[in-house]
Amino acid sequence: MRVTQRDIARLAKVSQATVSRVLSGDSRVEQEIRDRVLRIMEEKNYKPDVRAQALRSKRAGMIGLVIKRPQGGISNDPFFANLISSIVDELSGSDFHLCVDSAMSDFSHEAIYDEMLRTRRVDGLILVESEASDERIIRLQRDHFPFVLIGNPLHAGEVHSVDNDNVLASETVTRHLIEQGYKRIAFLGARTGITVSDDRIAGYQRALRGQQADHLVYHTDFGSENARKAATEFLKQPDRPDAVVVLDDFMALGVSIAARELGLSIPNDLGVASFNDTTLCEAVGGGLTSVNLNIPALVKQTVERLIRIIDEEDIPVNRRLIIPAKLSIRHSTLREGAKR
Amino acid sequence: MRVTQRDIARLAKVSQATVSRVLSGDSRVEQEIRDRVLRIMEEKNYKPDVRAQALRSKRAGMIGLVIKRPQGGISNDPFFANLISSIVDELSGSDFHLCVDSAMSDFSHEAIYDEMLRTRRVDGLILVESEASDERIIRLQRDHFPFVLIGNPLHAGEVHSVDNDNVLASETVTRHLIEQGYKRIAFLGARTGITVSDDRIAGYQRALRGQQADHLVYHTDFGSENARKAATEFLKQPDRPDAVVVLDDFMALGVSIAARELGLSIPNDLGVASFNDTTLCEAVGGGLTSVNLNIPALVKQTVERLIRIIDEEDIPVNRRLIIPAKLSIRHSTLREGAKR
DNA sequence: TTGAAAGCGGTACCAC
DNA sequence: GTGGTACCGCTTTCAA
Repeated sequence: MRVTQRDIARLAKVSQATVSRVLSGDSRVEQEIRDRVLRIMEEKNYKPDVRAQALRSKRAGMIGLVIKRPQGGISNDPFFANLISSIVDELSGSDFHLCVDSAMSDFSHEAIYDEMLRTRRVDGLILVESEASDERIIRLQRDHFPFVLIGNPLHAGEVHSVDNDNVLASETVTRHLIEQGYKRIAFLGARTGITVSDDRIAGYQRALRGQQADHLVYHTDFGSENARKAATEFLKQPDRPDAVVVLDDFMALGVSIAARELGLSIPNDLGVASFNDTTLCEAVGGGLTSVNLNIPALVKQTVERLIRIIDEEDIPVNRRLIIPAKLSIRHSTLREGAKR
Repeated sequence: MRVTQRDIARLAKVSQATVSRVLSGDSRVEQEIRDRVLRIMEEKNYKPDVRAQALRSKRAGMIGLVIKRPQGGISNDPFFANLISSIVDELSGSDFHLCVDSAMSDFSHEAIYDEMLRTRRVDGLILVESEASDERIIRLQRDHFPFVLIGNPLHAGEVHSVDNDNVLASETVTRHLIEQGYKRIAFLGARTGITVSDDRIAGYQRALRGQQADHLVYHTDFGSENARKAATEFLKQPDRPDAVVVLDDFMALGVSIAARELGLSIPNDLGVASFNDTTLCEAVGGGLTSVNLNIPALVKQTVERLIRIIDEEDIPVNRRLIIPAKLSIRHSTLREGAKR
């Protein structure tokens, strides 16, 4: 059987309430008693039962993260590894732990929110919505469940969110391609409705205004393989683009494979730039130019804010936080003989 | 305030015990009453509090995973993303959730085991020990905490473990390099004591027996950057190896960067093969030959076994399970004009 | 300062 | 079949 406070109390010849006080660091406990209790706890290897603590104190000490998988497959995107380990790292200072679940469909996504929050398994949620799924967000709002969104909520203002300025970042990276002398720059994004994709397309278009007549926006699904197929299509065309901004590194990997298969060399025949700046960027070809989103900073803000909300501390008026991104320029966009 | 069983009971004009029975699907409840109770639950959006359930039923519904980070840094290794999402996927069928924590030092590692298990936050642990840390394992054993190790325990037999046959896999990949005509094959591993590294070195040596006089084993720390440095060293030597088996993909990435920096082309000047078969393998150069460990299968077995142990079902006699690995051959070892 | 006792929201046994 | 009730291990009044 487990050691409980009762056991400790009996052995220390004090009441169980006193043991509880010692545990919570109540200053009213006499030093001598405190020492004795602590010694016995140590001796008996006592640790409080978090479930009982949670039940009493209305605090699970858990934060939930639901990752959305592409249908059937497991996400190989190193971006998630980054995100998860950043969160775990950030949490390791606090007294919260991370509970990770996954969902394939939107339906199960919602079910999982329910299971996690309404059953009180977690005290709050970190949402990484690629889609503007107002449905669920509104519901979480209405029920006053603490949550912070990493990304761009359609109806900002109300929702706590931490994000990059994707429009700006995309504009910057597109400008970089223009400066490198690329003349026919395309964008490969996800389907319309995925806010992160929409935002980046907007930035791409802003950069091209007055610079390039055609706006070559292609849509496909997430994942390296989908991107490879899509890229193969548009790279086969006679008036193919000579550079492409890709929604994320994982998709850019697919684009670079397509280029290789078609005998196009990067960066001379095709410039490639993308977002996330994951480990993949060092691996692809001689290096892939990518926008570094500064995940650690992003996660830090997200976690800090979420914990404040959970603790019901007063929250900054500004519910939307923007973390600056930085362009990591590598080989894939450094065209030989480019204008300086 | 939250809706509790008491509230439901009151509204349904039954006892709280009956509500509990309905919830647990007790067949003795009259159909009419069951329907009424269920309807009111639905109406009131009732979900049982998992903390209370856990407290009573001695079951947290949580499995813990502690990932070990290299000092200071965050793991970018896509291998972990794979592992975590596989576990989450596997768990999504069961009624367990995953709690992820991280630890930097061995000390904090142990502290986290304590916090997770002794506080009853989780019902069992998945260990991914790179090191033969008998200390902690023995302790978990002694206290009868349910856990399954992914990897090779030093003192097998007692410990439940799921693993690949790393010796065999390494032998296979080394043989493949020999067949491709490489004459001076090296191994880049981690420091001695990391069982996975030791096993793979053993396999490498077994393959070379009678084939190559020198056994060129180099040791360095995990991570792409450490591997890059180490590889740069030994690739600068006059009698440098013409192929290298690397402990994992992430380190192989470092090796390939080193090769590029030194102007060595892969696979002609240098053959490179590694383990894990992560996304990186498609990205590095024209493709990186790697041993596919079949993580999903490995995780499936691990999770199934762990849950059996937690449920105290009778456990198969054989405590060590070996999942077959498969060599994914790619460009990095396909030497032009190799003997067939 | 310390102890007794009332719950937190469930489960499960026992009696009817 | 159903209700009463003890109890899981802890926190937190309320008295003493």
